[in-house]
Amino acid sequence: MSTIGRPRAFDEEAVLDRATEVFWQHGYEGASLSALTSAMGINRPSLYATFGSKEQLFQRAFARYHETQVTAARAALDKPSAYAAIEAFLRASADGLTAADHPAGCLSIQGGLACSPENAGISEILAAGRAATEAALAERLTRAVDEGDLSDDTDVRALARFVMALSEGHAVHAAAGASREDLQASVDIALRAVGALQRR
Amino acid sequence: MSTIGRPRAFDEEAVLDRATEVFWQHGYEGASLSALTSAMGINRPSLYATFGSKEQLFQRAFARYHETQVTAARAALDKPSAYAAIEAFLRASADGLTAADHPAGCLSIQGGLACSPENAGISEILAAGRAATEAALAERLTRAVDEGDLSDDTDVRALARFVMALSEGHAVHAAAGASREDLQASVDIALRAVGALQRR
DNA sequence: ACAGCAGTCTACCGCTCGGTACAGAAGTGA
DNA sequence: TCACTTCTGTACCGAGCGGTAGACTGCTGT
Repeated sequence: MSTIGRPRAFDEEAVLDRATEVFWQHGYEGASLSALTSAMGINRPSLYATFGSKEQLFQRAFARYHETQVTAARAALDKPSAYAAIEAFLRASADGLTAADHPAGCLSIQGGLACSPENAGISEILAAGRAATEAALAERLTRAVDEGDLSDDTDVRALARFVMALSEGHAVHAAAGASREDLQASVDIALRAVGALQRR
Repeated sequence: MSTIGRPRAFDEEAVLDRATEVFWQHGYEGASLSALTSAMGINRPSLYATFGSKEQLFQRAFARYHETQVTAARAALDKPSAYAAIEAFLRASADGLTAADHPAGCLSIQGGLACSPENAGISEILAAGRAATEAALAERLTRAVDEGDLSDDTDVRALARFVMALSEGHAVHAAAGASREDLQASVDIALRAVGALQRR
């Protein structure tokens, strides 16, 4: 298929990554179109022709972010035991939240926990993403119960929620400037709880 | 002192509470002046004459919120043992985050984790408030170490951060609709970690 | 009674927001 | 070469933002 007409002067995924960073730092509502286009190095009509609207751009950015995040999380969940899976999840999360190659914290949290009423959909998209991660975690823990790795009376939903909540709290801390070591020390403590469960 | 001139037609603290709820639900930037004045039952000039600006109104709202929150937290920290203090803190936090008489979640989180660059000060104010709570927690735990209630090698800063992070994660969950019972079940798990520390 | 003060109300300010019309530029196919 | 298609750039749109001017209202002190 030949491309007829004037070719694009930018790479779609590259500018999407730049947009993601702006959303990540300032949230959906805090990221103005001027800030976005400036960071992306394109102008408004190009943005609208390529992505449709600010909201659709955000959805693309979040989908991409979540996909890579879930990939990393999936790797953690493949560990052989529930304890190892949770540890890997929390350690990778703490690392990712404080990595130097992107903004601190987590787009799922920074993006728009609270929004003006007309952007309530953004909060819901983010919440759905977090819920999906939590569900994947719960599924892994259910398997651990089935395999006898966790005792039968383990409250799997609560454990998954605990791990997610801690990870989200770490995201809040990371956005406020906490270091990797700060978060990992907190993970150390959390793992005592998980260890206590496993020894049953 | 006599009040000369026309008297106010509203109670300052009452309308401040209404404003707090709007900020709590929609965040600083998501709360428009129209939404605020409508909820407060006053009009713009009255708001500006009384509170100065949107930002000052937010600061008043947050100060009031934080004061009452800290009062509740202080009560938890007065418990005789570190374990009891942490448990009371997390239980009260979970209750408060899901109480029916105000919006779900926590103003310190909902208010504006991410902001547009010109409102970066809001994020900082909120972060400072959370840091103050964490510091109070750390201070209480330091005392517990001094009293032999926690072992000497306890990482007090990490433990305080762990508790705060979990509480903040619960705030995220509460804002997304988690119930009191959901959060308390997560607290149950967290307390195993604290118990493991205390048994040393 | 009435002057003077402080609060209220309507209507507006400049500005930025997300989004777009339209002209020109950069390619393709004949 | 030139019609055709598609992207780029400027300049703009209506709407809503935070904030305010100025007329009006209700109360107090003399």
